[in-house]
Amino acid sequence: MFAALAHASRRHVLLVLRFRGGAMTAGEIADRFSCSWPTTTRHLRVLESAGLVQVEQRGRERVYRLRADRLLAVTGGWLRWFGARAPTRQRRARHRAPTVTR
Amino acid sequence: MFAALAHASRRHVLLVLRFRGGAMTAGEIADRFSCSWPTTTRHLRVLESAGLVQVEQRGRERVYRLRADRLLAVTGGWLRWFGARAPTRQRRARHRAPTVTR
DNA sequence: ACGACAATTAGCCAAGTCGCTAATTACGGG
DNA sequence: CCCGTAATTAGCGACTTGGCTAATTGTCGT
Repeated sequence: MFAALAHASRRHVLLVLRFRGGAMTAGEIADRFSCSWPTTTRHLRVLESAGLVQVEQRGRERVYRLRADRLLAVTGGWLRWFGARAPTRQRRARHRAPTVTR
Repeated sequence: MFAALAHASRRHVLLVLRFRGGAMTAGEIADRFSCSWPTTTRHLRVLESAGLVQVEQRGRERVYRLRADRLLAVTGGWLRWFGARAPTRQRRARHRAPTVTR
């Protein structure tokens, strides 16, 4: 999941999704990026297998939907070990072992 | 910076630093990891050039210090674009372009 | 059925990552 | 000064990543 965020293009995809209502087709996404369509497809797959986006087949298009909940839960949850005050509402239980994140 | 967080060992180093008061020598850190000392050194350098740790020469030891402020500011700042409610107290300005993070 | 469009898969290549061992630098103590 | 300890640098190999083009799959409209 952190690995999926390592590449700037993938973070950018997430931002674009975020500010376009959370759902776009692969084509709409690919149009906004300078790299080739196959390359974008691959980035989307990385995001998908990290659980950061969800895909839904819709006719001959594929709609990618942002999973902001997962993004915030996992990264925010890890970040909270470093004294962050609550990115997501929920409070952290004190002194439990940090969640291992892949 | 996100790239530096991509590797589990590096995230682990940050956690170890966090729960050991924020500062340790390279040796103390290396002892806690199964990989070889040179490998750990390299991870530390990645963390350093990402601004996540600070090094201070101290006699013949090198003390690595966690920069939790940077970690939280950058990642937390980026995360806040994804609808985190009640983030780190401060309100985000509406509709400014997201900060580009490398 | 066929052509056009949406998107992915296949396959290639350059460059980067991450692990290791061996060699090197640098400091401190006797 | 010399030895031992602390740590890094050098350099190698296996593997992954991120880009591309070409080929393929699948669906819609006519």
